[in-house]
Amino acid sequence: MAIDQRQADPNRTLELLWDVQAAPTRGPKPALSLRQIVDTGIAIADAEGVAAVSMRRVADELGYTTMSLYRYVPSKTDLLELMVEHASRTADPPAGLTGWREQLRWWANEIVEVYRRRRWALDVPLNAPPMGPNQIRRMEQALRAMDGTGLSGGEMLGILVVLSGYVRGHAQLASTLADVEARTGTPQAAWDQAYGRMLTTFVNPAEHPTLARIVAEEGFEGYAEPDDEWLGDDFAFGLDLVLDGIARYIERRVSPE
Amino acid sequence: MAIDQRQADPNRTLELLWDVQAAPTRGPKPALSLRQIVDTGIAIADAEGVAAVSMRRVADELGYTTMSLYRYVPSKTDLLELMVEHASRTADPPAGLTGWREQLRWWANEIVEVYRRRRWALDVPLNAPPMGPNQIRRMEQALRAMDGTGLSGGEMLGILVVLSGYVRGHAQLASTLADVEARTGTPQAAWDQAYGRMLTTFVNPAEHPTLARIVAEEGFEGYAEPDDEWLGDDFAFGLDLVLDGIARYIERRVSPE
DNA sequence: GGCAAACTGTTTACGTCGTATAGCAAGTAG
DNA sequence: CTACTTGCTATACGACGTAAACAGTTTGCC
Repeated sequence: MAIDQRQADPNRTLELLWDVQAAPTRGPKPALSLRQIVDTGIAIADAEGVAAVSMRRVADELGYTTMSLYRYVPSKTDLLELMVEHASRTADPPAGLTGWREQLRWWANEIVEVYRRRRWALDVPLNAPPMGPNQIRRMEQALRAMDGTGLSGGEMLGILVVLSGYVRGHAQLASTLADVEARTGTPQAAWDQAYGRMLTTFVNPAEHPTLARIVAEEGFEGYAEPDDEWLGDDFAFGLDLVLDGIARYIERRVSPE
Repeated sequence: MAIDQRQADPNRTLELLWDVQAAPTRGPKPALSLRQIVDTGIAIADAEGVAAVSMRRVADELGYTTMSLYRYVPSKTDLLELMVEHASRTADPPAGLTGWREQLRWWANEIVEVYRRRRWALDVPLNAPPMGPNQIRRMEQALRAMDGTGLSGGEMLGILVVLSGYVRGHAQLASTLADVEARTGTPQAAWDQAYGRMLTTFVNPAEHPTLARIVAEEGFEGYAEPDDEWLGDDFAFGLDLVLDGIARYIERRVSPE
């Protein structure tokens, strides 16, 4: 589970995330900065995926040697965490969104979009509670969307947890399907065919009566949705379900019978 | 992104997942089996986390040398995938569940429970579409729960995607928080304190008006929920929201106005 | 102004990892 | 019986994260 077996220092993590380290008063002037290192890591991940990000690689790209990075970041794990934090900033909500529902829809769509652009972030294990500036910013955006619904702070935080879970879970599934070629080195069509073969060979009416019926009725031959590789329709559908559920909760909460 | 840079073979993956390899007709009798290798990997992961699973380690545990494993499994990536597949079998639904809602609730809870017991599975990247027997079994369970609601196959599959996303996303957040000590080597109390420090130091009414108000009103000093480390209350709350949304969809679908 | 302390970057090294490949032995098809 | 297939071992390689020592740079303090 833990990738880094040494002890992380939560205070150091906070300093790094919020960029509040005291500047040194002695010694040579640093030629690098933490931000440069993180940005370089992000650039490599954007171009080649997170597996291409090694300390050597980042150092090479910056024109320094590997161990110099450790002057700025305690470990690779910390670097990955900082990369995810910096790479996942959400935009400001557009003006004109009316009501909690539109705002939360925008918020969820924005985050899924961030993940779609930076899907490598989904492969970085989450090791510690989300407490970086962009993560807190996101929290605030969602909470602000619900401000005025009459819900308590605890209830709003609960809804935030639900939406966050749904958004991230969906993004992961979407990435798995959309990026299968990059992940496995095999064409997506081959996976689609294999899925179809699985359906015809292994799905049977005895063990899978409902699925077998659906497959037969709807003529599924694979899983791919060529015009919707990031499962946007599924996401929108699911988001509406969740928002409907929230609507119902709010109704019941502010107008109990 | 891709961990294994060679080409995966979807047909081979299917064979391995469904255990339908032709038995060899020549050569020495194998002393090992794929199932033994997978089970050993699972045992190591259960005891020490997935990072402890290396080909060497698995081979050592079995009393063989590392390279012999490659007679049975093409790569470590395949081994991890097989481990996740075998480790995440859901139970049979209990008798007496009435209605789609109770069945889907049970289903969702069962999967979260599987993740709670085998939380290392959340750290294994998903590289290919879910098509193993236990994954298909889960699909069938959810679809069967909705059979008879009047929804189309496509709609039911859509709901399956939503629930899957939510369940997995939530499990990941829960694991992040519950396992912070194991993941970082630092006591959870230290992270809780750091979170509290973050709230007091960096959350401010100018940039985070809603969050700052909530924190002030409700006296949050950290994030931990000591009696609910796996966020079961949040999960149940969110699941109800989603189920409410599904209920509404079903109503509208089978009784449109 | 000089010295000590703190800091930056480099070099070297280590242990661990996944996996390629060659070699030998076991067992079967023809 | 021979050739082929298959199972396992041994050896090796490249890659990785990171520890620790070293040399040079810069500042605080006396």
